[in-house]
Amino acid sequence: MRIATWNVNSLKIRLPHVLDWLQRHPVEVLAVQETKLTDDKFPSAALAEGGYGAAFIGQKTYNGVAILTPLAMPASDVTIDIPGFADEQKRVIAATVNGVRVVCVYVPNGQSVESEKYVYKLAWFQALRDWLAEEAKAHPRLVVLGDWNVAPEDRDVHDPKAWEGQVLFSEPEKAALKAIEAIGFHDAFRLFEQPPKSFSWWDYRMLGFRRNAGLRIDHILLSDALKPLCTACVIDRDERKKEQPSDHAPVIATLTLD
DNA sequence: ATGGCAATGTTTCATTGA
Repeated sequence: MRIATWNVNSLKIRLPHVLDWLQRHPVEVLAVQETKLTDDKFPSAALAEGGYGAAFIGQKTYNGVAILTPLAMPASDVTIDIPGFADEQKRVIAATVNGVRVVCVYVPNGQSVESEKYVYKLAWFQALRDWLAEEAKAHPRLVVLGDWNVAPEDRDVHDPKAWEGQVLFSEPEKAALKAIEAIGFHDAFRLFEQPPKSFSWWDYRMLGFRRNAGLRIDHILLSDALKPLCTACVIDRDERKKEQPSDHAPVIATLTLD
């Protein structure tokens, strides 16, 4: 079973990329962030023509998440949002696929460490942690994946000195991600040897991709039970080379289920 | 220290992202 995450930065603009990518990477789960679409505009028919069904929740302009699965492997028990956490912003969708509980997250960006949005980000993280602690008990086979908007370690940042204390790399954000891992989750990417300077996002500006001036902020977290079943995890940086790309690249984990 | 790039919405620029 292959499980992927991709912040597409507008599913309207990126729909051709997504359809093309799914043809070349026929994963069983694609968790999508930043669809930026209200539900009435979600391209269900086009995805179905490409062989994929979707569970989704969106809003105008910002946020919006979806879980895509092959039509033959439909998502069940779909839930949205973090239970008990009042939030207008559509950032979480969960579903069961092939016996695996999948939680797709679009963690708030935070804007800057001085911002109100940073306060919201940390509160959001706390609510996510509390909820996932319960979910992990209910669903041993649990994967939480998406755009986490946090680079966990120095090696996940092209210039850790320059990014020190900045949003996406501040200590409270790293601690918030660690607190979730402490429930019993494992960064699939770091289960394997990886090329140095592996990133999943590059700024559109300043030739970010060409200079490989990026961050690794898109993560696939596997529960204790799924960790030993994971055989690979890669970032598809080729996708970022294409015409009119998302600023994020897909991340793909392979699991060997019984 | 600053700006640069992309997407969206109602535009002819403001906001947000990361």
